Amino acid sequence: MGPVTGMTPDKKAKTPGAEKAAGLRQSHRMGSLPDAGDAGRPKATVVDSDSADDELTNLNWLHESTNLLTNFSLGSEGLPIVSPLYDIEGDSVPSFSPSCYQNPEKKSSTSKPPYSFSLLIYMAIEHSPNKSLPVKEIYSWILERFPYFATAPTGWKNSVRHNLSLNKCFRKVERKPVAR
DNA sequence: CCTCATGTAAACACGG
DNA sequence: CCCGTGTTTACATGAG
Repeated sequence: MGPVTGMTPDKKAKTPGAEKAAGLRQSHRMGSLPDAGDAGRPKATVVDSDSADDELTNLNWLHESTNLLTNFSLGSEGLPIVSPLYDIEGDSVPSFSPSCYQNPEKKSSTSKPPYSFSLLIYMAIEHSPNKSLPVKEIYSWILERFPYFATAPTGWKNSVRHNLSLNKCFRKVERKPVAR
């Protein structure tokens, strides 16, 4: 459906070892955005980089995204970072370590990724060539690297869409990112 | 105790 | 009429 572009998701340093983004703030209550209106009526999401930069606060970590994505297979996609490592955990069993003191990356089979939906979506979008992709692609991208979603929860897609709409970091664009 | 971020479930509007 | 998408509420939690 609509390609989406991400700008700056949220995320604040949370669990040690994971999450490394900051920014995104909602200020107080959202009222009405100026909204350019422009074209974009059908269904497409996009982020237009500049413009709309209401909250520069978020843009901070964006620049460091390089590190973030480094952990992923950015250069060549299709590379499952899902290392076939061991993964103990029945399902929701924190087991050792109160949190995840281990490597957040790697290890993901049946357990929930240490990333929030916002990050997941952001990563998917960032990994795309044009920084924008349709919702379906986002689903696939996530599914590819996190088999966890292949089963288990029902409604994770709903959450993805919810985040897409909730965060102002993601913009809907008309099919075709124009020139980026 | 309150606020904020996140996760989910669900109600809807809409277009195909 | 059903489905996918997008928006929006409401509620539950956990961290701070």
